[in-house]
Amino acid sequence: MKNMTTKQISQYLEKVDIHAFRRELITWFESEMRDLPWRQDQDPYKVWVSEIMLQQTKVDTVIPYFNRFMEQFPTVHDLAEAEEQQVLKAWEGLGYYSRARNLQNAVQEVVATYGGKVPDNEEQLSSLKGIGPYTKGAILSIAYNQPEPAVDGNVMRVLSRIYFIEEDIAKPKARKTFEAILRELIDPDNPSYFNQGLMELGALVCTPKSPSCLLCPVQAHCEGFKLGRQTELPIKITKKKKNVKRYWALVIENTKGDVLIEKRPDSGLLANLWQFPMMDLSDVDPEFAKQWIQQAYGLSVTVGHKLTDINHVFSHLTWDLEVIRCKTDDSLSLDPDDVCFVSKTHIDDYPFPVSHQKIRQILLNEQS
DNA sequence: TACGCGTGGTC
DNA sequence: TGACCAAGCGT
Repeated sequence: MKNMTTKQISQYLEKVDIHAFRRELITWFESEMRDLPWRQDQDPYKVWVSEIMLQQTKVDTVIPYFNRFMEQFPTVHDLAEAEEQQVLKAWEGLGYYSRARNLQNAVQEVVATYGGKVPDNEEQLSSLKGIGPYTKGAILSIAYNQPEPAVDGNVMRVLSRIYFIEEDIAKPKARKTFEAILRELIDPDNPSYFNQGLMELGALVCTPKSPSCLLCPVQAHCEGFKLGRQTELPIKITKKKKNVKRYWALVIENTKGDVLIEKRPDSGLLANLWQFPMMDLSDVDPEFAKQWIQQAYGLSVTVGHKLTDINHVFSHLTWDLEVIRCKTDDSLSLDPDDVCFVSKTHIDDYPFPVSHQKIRQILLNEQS
């Protein structure tokens, strides 16, 4: 209920030799840092794109996406001018797709308002879609070498162990505590390597389970290790079990062998991605599927057999899909920007969520 | 503040 | 195998 006081911050800070900590962390980072594509230079655009992709996403997953993205959109101008569908296609499979749409929106803002130069100050960066406190600090410190904190999950884990901080890091206000500490602890001579070093340490050594304390360059400064209680930290209270939603996913094939796909709504889950029609089984009894399809798409169909079951787990819910094959002799009279029949040779041009990629793959396998 | 928002790897 | 986890942000 009350904020961390200056005095409490001071009590944490007294626990470590700040100058030794900085030196040992940065020396370790210089010798151990991974050779990653976004570390080739300090291009603020590359730093920005990499930080967005890395949100809640592992380095190994990001690398191929980052490389393809930079080939396709080498500068802010290329990304600003691209079709949104093209950007989503480049993001396909990476998840959290609003990151891609917000990134493009922000890049367009940078081109329109700042002449294509990525801002180097808090106010302007913060106003851009998709740039929150962490990403702002990461860009300022890594691209512009400014002494700004960049508090992510790694940093909270590492510092909670170093200082034995028992705050619940799941709570938004915990970030403030770590930022306050970092404003004192960050190395003003090399904020870039300091911040990256802290994150790299969290990724390689000070890992969530079984951290490699014996290899840790700052073990001597770690309260958690001294107490033998490093694995108790950080404290992170989660809960909330997932809902399960059941659907029929419809593979509706016309006489040409093309299949019906539709664009999802422009907000919410998987916004603006494409999918096979989804019939919500909590709304529609399978017995009335034919009528529902007629109503929704204006198509008269024969309902065929089940192709497969797909169980897809999201961060916050689960989909149970029954994939049902249908046939129709009708053609479509709806807006082709939202729903269309597509040939199996062109279906791959559309961005699909992973759950529906599985259906797409089944159809493509049938082809060959 | 709490929750919605993806995916793949790990144990 | 299901729960947990990973370089967060928008609302």
